[in-house]
Amino acid sequence: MVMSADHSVTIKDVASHASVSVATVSAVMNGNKYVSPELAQRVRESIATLGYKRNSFARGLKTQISYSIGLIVPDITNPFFTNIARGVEDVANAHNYSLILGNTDEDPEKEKKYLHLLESKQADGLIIAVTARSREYLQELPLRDLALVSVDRSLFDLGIDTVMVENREGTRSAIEHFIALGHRRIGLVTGLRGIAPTEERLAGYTEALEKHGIPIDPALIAMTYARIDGGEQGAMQLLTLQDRPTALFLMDGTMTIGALQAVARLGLRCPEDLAIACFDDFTWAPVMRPHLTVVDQPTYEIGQQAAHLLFERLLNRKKNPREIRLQTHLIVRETCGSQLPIKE
Amino acid sequence: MVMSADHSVTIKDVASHASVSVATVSAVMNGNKYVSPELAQRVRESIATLGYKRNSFARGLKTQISYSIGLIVPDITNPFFTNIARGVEDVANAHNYSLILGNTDEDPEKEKKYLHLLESKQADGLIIAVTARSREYLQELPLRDLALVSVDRSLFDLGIDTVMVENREGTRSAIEHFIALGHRRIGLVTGLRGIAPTEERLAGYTEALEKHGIPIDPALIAMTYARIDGGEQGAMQLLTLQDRPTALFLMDGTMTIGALQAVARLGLRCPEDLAIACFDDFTWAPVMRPHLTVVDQPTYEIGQQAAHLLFERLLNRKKNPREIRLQTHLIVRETCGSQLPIKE
DNA sequence: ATGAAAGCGCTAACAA
DNA sequence: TTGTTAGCGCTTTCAT
Repeated sequence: MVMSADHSVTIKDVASHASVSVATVSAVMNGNKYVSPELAQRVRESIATLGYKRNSFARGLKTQISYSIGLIVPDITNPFFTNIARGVEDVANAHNYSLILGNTDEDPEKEKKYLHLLESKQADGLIIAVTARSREYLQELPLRDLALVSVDRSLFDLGIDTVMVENREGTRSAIEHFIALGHRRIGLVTGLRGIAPTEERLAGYTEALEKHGIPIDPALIAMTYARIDGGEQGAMQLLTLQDRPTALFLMDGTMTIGALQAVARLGLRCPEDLAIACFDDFTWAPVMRPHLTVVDQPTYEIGQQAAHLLFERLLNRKKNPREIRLQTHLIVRETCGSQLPIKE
Repeated sequence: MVMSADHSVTIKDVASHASVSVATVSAVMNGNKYVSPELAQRVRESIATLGYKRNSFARGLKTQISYSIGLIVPDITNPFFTNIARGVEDVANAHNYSLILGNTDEDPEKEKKYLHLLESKQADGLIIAVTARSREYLQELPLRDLALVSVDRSLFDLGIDTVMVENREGTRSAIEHFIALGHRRIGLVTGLRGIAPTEERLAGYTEALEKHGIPIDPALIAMTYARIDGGEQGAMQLLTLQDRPTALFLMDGTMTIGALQAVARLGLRCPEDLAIACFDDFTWAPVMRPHLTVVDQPTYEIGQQAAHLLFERLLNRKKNPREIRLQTHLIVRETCGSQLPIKE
C-alpha cells in the first residue's frame, strides 16, 4: 500500500513512522553500520509503506557525489555516437548511475555550456567527444574533480583517459585494398580537420599511398564535414574532376550516404565505374545496394570501455591515464569490385 | 584568471571576496532582487575570478527544482527514438535543462528502476515511451510532482500529455495503396502487442481491408517485435506460407531491414514478386535498393513537441492534458511496383 | 546498538 | 538597498 503525500516524505517521516532515529534509517539504507535485524526490518517496512525515496539533493549536498555522469557528443543522431551512448548508458545503469546527454554539433560554445552545466550539476564524471578547439580551453578550465574520459577524439597527451579506434591502421587497410585492386587515383573525403579521427585517417591514407610509391595528389582530397551533405559535396567535388579518381574513401558512415547519392546523380555505377569504401559499418548494410566495403569499428564497445575507464577512475583518482585503442576490421563486400574499373 | 580550489568555491567565498553578503551574491545570480550596479558588478567579477559555479545540490535542496528532465525510451539505438531524443534535448537545452537518458528494452522492471532513479534525482519532468505493462503500475506510483509526457505510446486516457502520430490513418493509407494496386493478400508484421503504435496500426490495417471488403486472414498477421530479427522472423513466417501474401507491411523501420533480408534469402524480388512498405522513413532510404515505400513520421518533431508540452506543464501544473497527433505521410517509392505482382 | 546534532551550500523571508 | 539567518533532507561524528 502506497501513500501519496502532498509534501514529499522525508527521512524524518520514516524515522518517526518506524520509531527510530534518522541516523538509523540512514544506516539501513546505506548498509554501512550495524543495525539490529528488528529495527532494520521495521525501517524497511516504513520505507515501503510510506513510499519513501531518498532525496538526492540532500544526499549529494552532504556526500558531494551525484551518481550521474555526462556524455557529450557532436550529434546523438549519428549512429556512431548513438551506439556509443548505448554502451555508456548500459554500464552507467549497471552502476546505478544516470546519464546526462548533450549534443555539441561540434560547436565549442555549446560544448562549454554543457561543461558548465555538468559542473554545476556536480556530475561525477564525463565522457566526451571533444570538438576541434576544445584543447584550447580544456586545460584552463577548473574542472573541479570531474573525472574525464575522451572518446573518438584524443586527449591522452593531456593525461586524460581515452578510448579510440585504430584510425590509421583501419584506413590504411582500406586504401591498400584499393591499391591491391589496381587503383592509383584514390580520392578521400575527410571530416572536420583538427580532430583525431580525421587527422589519423588522413595519415593512414597518406601512409598507404607512400608505402606503394603513389604520389599524394591534393586535388584528390576533399575536406568537408561528417554529415550527409558533407559527403555528397565532397564526392561531387572529386567525381567531377576531369581526371576523376577510380576509387573513393569516405571517412564517416553518414557521409557515405551523401556520397552514394552523388554517385547516382552523376550516373556512375559502383563498382563498375568507381570503387567505394568507408569508415563505419551500418546496420542497414544488408539492404544497401551495392553492398558497401567498410572499415568496421566497434561502436558500442567504445562506449562501454569509456564508461569502464570512467568508473575505474572514480574509484582511484590517481591511477595512470590509459589510452585504449580498439581494433577496426575491413569488411570486404562488393563496392570495390574485384579489380580496377576498366577505363577506356 | 582562474583559480582551481581544492575545496570547491562556495557562495560564501564569493561573498567575502566581493565584501558583500551571500544574499547579495544569490540575488545577482538569480536576478530577482534589486542590487546596486556597483555591487552587482563586484559580485560578478568575484564570481569570474574565483571560477565559482553554484552548487545545484544546495540550490535544488532549497528550491525543489533540479533543472533536469528524463527521457525513457525502449532503445535509443532505434533511429526513431534517437531522433525523438535529439528533439527533446534541443528544447531542453534551450531551457537550460539537462536531459537524463534511460533505455528500457521494453522491460517494465528496467522502466520502474528508471522511474525511481528519476524521482530520487528529483527530475522536474519526464518524457517516456512506456512499455506495454506500464499502466498497471503507473497509476499506483506516487509520482511526486514529476510532470509526465508520453510519447509514441498513449497515456492520454490517464490524463497525461501525449504526443503520437496518426498510426491508424498512416497504416490505412499504405494498405489502401496496396489495395489500389490490386493486392488482396496483404501480410502484416507487427511489433509488441499492447502498445498503442502496434494496436493502432493493426486497427488501420483492419480498417483498410474491411473498407474494401477483404476478409482478415489471421495467418497473414505475424506478431513479433520491433527489432531487425523480429522483422526477419515475421517476414519469414509469412513469406513461407504456401499461399504467401503479395504485399507486406512492416510496422517499424528496423524490422524492415530484417524483412528485406528474409526476402533476399528466399530469393524473392521486390517489387516484382512482392510489394513492401513500412512505417518509418530512413535517412539511408536513398541508398537502399529498392527504394522503399514508407509511411513517414516526423520523429524529431515528436520529441520537440513532447518537450514543449512538458515545459508548458512545468509552468502550469493544472492545465488540461493535451494529446497531440502528428501527421504521417505516405511516401510512394518503388517497392510496391505500380501494379499487382504477376502470379502464375 | 542507537540517537542527537552539526553542517553540506544555497535561497528567501525577515530585519535593519 | 543590503545583511542575517533559518532551514531544505540527508550523512556522519560523537555521545550514550
